[in-house]
Amino acid sequence: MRAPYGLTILDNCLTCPVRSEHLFCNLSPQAGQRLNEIKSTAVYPKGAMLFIEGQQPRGVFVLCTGKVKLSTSSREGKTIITKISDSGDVLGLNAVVSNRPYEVTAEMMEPGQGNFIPRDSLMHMLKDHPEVAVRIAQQLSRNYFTAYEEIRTLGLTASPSEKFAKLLLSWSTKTAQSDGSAQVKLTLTHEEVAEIIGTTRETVSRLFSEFKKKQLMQLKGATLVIRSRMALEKIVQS
Amino acid sequence: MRAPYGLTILDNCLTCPVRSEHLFCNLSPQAGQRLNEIKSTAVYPKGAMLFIEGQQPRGVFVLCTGKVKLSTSSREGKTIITKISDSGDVLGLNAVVSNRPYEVTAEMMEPGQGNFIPRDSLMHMLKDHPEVAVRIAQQLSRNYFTAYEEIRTLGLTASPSEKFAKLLLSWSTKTAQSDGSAQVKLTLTHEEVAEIIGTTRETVSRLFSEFKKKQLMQLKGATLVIRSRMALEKIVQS
DNA sequence: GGGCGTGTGTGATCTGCATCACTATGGGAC
DNA sequence: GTCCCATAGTGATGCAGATCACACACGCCC
Repeated sequence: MRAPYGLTILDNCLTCPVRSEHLFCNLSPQAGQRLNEIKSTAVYPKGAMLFIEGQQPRGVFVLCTGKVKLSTSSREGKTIITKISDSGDVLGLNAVVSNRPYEVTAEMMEPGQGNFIPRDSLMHMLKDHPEVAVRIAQQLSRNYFTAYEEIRTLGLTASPSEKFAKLLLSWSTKTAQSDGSAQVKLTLTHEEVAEIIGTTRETVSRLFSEFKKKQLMQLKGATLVIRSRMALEKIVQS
Repeated sequence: MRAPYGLTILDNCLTCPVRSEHLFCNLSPQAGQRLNEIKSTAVYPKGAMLFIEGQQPRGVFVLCTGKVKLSTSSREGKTIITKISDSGDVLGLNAVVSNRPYEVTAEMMEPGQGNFIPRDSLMHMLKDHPEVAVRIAQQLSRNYFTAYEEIRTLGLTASPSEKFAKLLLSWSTKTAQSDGSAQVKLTLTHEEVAEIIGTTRETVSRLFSEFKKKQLMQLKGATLVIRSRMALEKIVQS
């Protein structure tokens, strides 16, 4: 099999290494088999748009490898990034289930592989396999919680520095050490960070300086080193 | 049957006048019957809390009559109102399906009746009746869209006046006349409006004056009269 | 009637952040 | 190497809206 962009291709969902607690994992053998039949796999370059806000839903994308930026924009061109998805995430599920236009734009931030499941096939499968319907309901309610977190952050968190601290904390949960330190590979530009926390590029730049001066973090090349998550938590306190 | 708070009691979901396109309506006869068996009805006074943010989910509430304020607060006491629900709405569904704590507080704004469905009963029913699982998934994805609207408003809409105009538009959709005018009964305090659009009481007060001066609306007692929805839409433009 | 509590109107001030306008840096193409 | 473009740092300015501080209006209870 061709492997464009230097990627290794995963061609069978039943043996996929990303399999774990995700939406379509650990289904009954029949459902798993059915899923494997209706999905088609593809590799996308950096910058590829899986779908665009406002389009009619064609189907869902299960991300196997790579990172995807989910964003929404106003008519005047202001953009907010609502989520950075990575492997295992299911994209476009809400639009597909409710048959409303995609509510966000999904753009590959690096080359990666995705499985596409057409809307019709999914909805049919859903009728034949009640277990999948329950799974999807659970996935949707998880999505809803994430959205609510976002609402709380946008509506209740006052200052950019609080939101920035919150972001650093969320980045560092996976790599956190027992002493509260953490290291994260920084792959976003200041502009993108600004679109996540809802501020301007300049303010993010100043936040980086400020947090470095306050010893909350330091930068070693592209690696963000966080001294103490506790200190960040004190800034957040919401 | 006793009718506290001067309310008429609805005691049978199968003959309920609110029945329409809502979540638990137009189910198969068996599912409808089952639903009617597991639900219990209750009447709540103004100010009653159906559930509180952070509590473990006990079950869902189907609102028959009355209005419910859904809100979330930060530790420092800042509150935002995320939705005002009325009859037919299903409350607490997300928490129940994902078995996570309620993400909002639900408070009766006026006396009203609600049906309660315990979590266990609902989850069992969901396994026996796949149609209900699909319905719930669709309801959840609708909720998700509403949440996303909120995110867009909070994240992309800059000024309080835009958000206020947006709010007036949403209030007046149901009563809108063909000439673009509308009348709405105003039941919220300035403080509550402030908690919806994420600003302060004083700013809301000034917005009322400003919009009245600009002939965008006027106040006749507790009735809000909107001259032209078009004019409001020009303010929003996002 | 007086007193109290909740809601409202509106001025005066203060400040955090957007905005504008630069310069600086750094990596890739050639 | 040089050029260029995307990204990043930082000062100066302005302003919208939060905050503070009142005064007033209304309903309700005794």
